[in-house]
Amino acid sequence: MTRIFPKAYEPKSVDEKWYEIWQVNKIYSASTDTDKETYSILMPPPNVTGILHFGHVLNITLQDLYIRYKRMLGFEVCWFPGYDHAGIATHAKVEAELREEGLTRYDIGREEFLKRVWIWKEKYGGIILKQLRYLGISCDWDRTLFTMDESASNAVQETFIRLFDEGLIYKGKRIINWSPLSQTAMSDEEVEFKEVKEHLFTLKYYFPDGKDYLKVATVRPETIFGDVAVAVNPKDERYKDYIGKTVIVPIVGREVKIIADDYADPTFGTGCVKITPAHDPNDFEVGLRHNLEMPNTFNPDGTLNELTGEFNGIERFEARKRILEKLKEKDLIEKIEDYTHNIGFSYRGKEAVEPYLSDQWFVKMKPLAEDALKVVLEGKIRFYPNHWVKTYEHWMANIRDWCISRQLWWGHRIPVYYTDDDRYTAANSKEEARKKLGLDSNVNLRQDEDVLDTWFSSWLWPLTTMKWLYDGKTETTKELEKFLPTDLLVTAPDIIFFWVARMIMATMKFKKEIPYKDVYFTSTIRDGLGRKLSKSLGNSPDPINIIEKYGTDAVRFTSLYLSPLGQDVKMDVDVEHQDIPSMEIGRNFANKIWNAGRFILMKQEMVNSYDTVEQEIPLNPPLIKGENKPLNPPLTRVNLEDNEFTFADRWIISRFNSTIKNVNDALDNFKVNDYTKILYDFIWRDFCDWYVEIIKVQLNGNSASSFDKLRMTVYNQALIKFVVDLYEGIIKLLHPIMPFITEEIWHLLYEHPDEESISLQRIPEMKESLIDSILEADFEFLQSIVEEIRKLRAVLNVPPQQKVNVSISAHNNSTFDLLNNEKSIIETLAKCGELIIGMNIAKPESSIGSVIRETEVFLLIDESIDIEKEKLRLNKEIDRLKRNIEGSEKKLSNDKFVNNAPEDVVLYEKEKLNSMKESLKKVISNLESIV
RNA sequence: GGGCAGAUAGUUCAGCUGGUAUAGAACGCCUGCCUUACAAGCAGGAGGUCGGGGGUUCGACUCCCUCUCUGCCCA
Repeated sequence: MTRIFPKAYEPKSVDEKWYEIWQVNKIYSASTDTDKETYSILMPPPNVTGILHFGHVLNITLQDLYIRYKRMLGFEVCWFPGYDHAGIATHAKVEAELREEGLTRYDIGREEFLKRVWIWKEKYGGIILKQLRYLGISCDWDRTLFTMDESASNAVQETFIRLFDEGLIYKGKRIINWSPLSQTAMSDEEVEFKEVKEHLFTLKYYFPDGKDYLKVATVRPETIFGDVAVAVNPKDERYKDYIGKTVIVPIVGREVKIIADDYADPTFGTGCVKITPAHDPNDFEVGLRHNLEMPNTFNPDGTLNELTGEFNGIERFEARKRILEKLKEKDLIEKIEDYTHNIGFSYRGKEAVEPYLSDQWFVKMKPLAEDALKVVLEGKIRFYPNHWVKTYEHWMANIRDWCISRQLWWGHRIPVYYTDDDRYTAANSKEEARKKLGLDSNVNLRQDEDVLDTWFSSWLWPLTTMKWLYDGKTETTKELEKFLPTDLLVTAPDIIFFWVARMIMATMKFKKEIPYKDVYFTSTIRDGLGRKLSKSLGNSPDPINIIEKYGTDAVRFTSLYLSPLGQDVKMDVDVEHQDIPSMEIGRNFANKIWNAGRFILMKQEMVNSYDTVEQEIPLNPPLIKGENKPLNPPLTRVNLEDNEFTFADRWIISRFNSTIKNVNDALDNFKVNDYTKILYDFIWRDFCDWYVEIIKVQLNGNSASSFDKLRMTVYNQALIKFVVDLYEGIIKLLHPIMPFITEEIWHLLYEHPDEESISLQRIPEMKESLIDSILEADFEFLQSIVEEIRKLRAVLNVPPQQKVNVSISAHNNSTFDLLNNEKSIIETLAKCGELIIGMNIAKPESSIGSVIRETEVFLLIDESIDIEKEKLRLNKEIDRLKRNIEGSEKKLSNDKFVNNAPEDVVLYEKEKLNSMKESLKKVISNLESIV
């Protein structure tokens, strides 16, 4: 063979070769100067510290699938890549580096620290963007955006100022989620609740007279220094008389009031709850209602502060232990119970979050949420699966303000400037701030120390990727005109609030436009035990290793093949060997496709190397136009004539068009997993198992007697051309999900130059007129005849190679014609010796038979039949038919059925009954003949 | 506590605007084959009272109610 076509598909070199070529030729660059209809996707920006995991594989593959599919449909396609600066995570990385040198960020100062972050970013950041290339993705890399890029930063700053001026951003004292480890605030969405086993302590709060005490239950005795009241429910009869009196906080010795508030739950604990406004969000609300003091008794690092006396400087959990000891010592504990409840942990998966009272910046969300909710409820933005709409609605309807300040250095610094007496405004510069505040140019201002939440830059992603406000001013760009709204967002459901909802708000607010039309929420990938794949669990192999092992296409294909819409994906993982065995599905499939191509090309070369031109052109000139050159290789000159298409050819054409139709439907409805299954089944079962096998018959010219050699050759060449073209159509359909193998094969088929790509070709168009369901049903009947013969062979233990004589008795003319015309197919695929097809053939001596919808198949055998076994087989079939006949008769004798059911259902039932009765007669007579 | 999703073969899932001779597939399992595209393959086979109960209907895996269990989200 002139072309390299190893027996087994070897993905590695193919993957590397083509990604390089695609990149060099920049074939995936999008143009804004185009008249074509556009299609665009925003890549959810991975975190700059991130590395590739299986969530990305699924997510990115999905996006690439749609991008490639739409590109092949003729759209001008743009896929915007990028990554975000991940405030807390990056901070943690650089601070860890500093710690190794024995330094903290405060030792080196803000400026120096930021330099270190950028150095770190250049060195290690964005590894994931390189890893994504392994997946073969066709985004426009030239448009990669980093959230800390100047253009994005300008937009972030301007956005803040606009919202501030509008009064939508404000500063306030609130209980926020505080991360003692990174010493910064976190938004509500960054907190994950987990169930924790702790204890519920009932403490004794003595009345001032020292005689009796109130029993107050708490999980957090370390916060008693912040106690400013004890609350009881106003309806709680037990405590009615105590309201307004005072008790002494244990150890602390402070006298606090007993107040009445609905927050106190009479059924929980003793019904008395201590109120610590600075350390609990609910208590904070109570404090506001009752105008209580709010002493903060913690330091930002999670240790207790000077208000706690001897516990000053002790870490919160250690302090709890010591305080309990002291309480025990003084006999101030009534009882200790086991208690399981949910407490918040930092999203980044580490420490328990501390509710903490502090000054933070907030965005008022209610005004933004209205429009954002409306566009989803009205279906302008559609969610897949749809049930996420409810979750979204619930969140939007109960939305709370967004805490956007972070006590970090890495990020977009809050553009707010303060005077010495704490007047402030948001501005692009000190001068602008002075102007806004009406100050002289010599007045000293200082900028807010804090930075913005990373999501405050990602919520602008639909705009900043398209260069909105890149200079702080420009409202409209070509990108925005062409590509906003984008068409699809593919993301994980766990960031529906963090990101999806906020992007909708921002885009509606600033552009009066939706950011995207469809949102696809991906499945969560879990291991065989149903656990999420995660680094901390150690149950997640590195996708790169899996790709190296099985090939990119196999990993892409399998990931989607196993991912039903809206459900989690379970995969057995073997971390030790860095393996996911189910990837074999994709690898084997790739190999199957490869070998089908290998076979077709082998046949093509064989057929085209026949010497046809030396011969005289016969009288009835065949289908060659008078070229005088050998046909070797690659293409034949001739197409099949209309009358040369066989039954099988027309069947595969019909199946092919049905497949295109199904593929389009599946993708239009985001049933991605159907898309992979449709192609898998069509290629493996219809194309390889049946059609390619039949091709062998057709090329072989079993019926060659009617052709002379030349005509046969010409026919073969035309047929193989038809098959090659069909196969090309198939790999085009497959290209969006398996880009590499299809590119490789496409070049092998037609020897296109490297810079041409299958990904820039048109995907085959469906022709409804070529779909013939009657023909498909007839073909299925033919298949069932072949399968029946194979079954009978198996019953008789006939060795696979051995040919067997077969008689088929068709039950009517059309069936006879069908089977008789396709005799050679039956002969070959069922390995028949002599095959007789007739009507009303009596069961031959020494044969066994089966009835398929009234048509009888007999296998002729030399040896004697195992009578008992055969009786068993036939009786089983008789039972089955009788059972069905009985059911059918019962149905038809029911007047209600006959009167109520649709006519065609009744008619079908009647025909079925008759046919089953005929079949039964035949099987019974077969049985009688052997008894 | 509230909401959402789900329960179909050993496993993972299709099928569910109610009707089509035996509820499909893949993987796994069993049997036989290295049949020159493919053993990463081919042919054949076993395996399911569709979570329990009730209801609607001529007819329910499919619709309704209820219970049990599982997962996720929110408080």
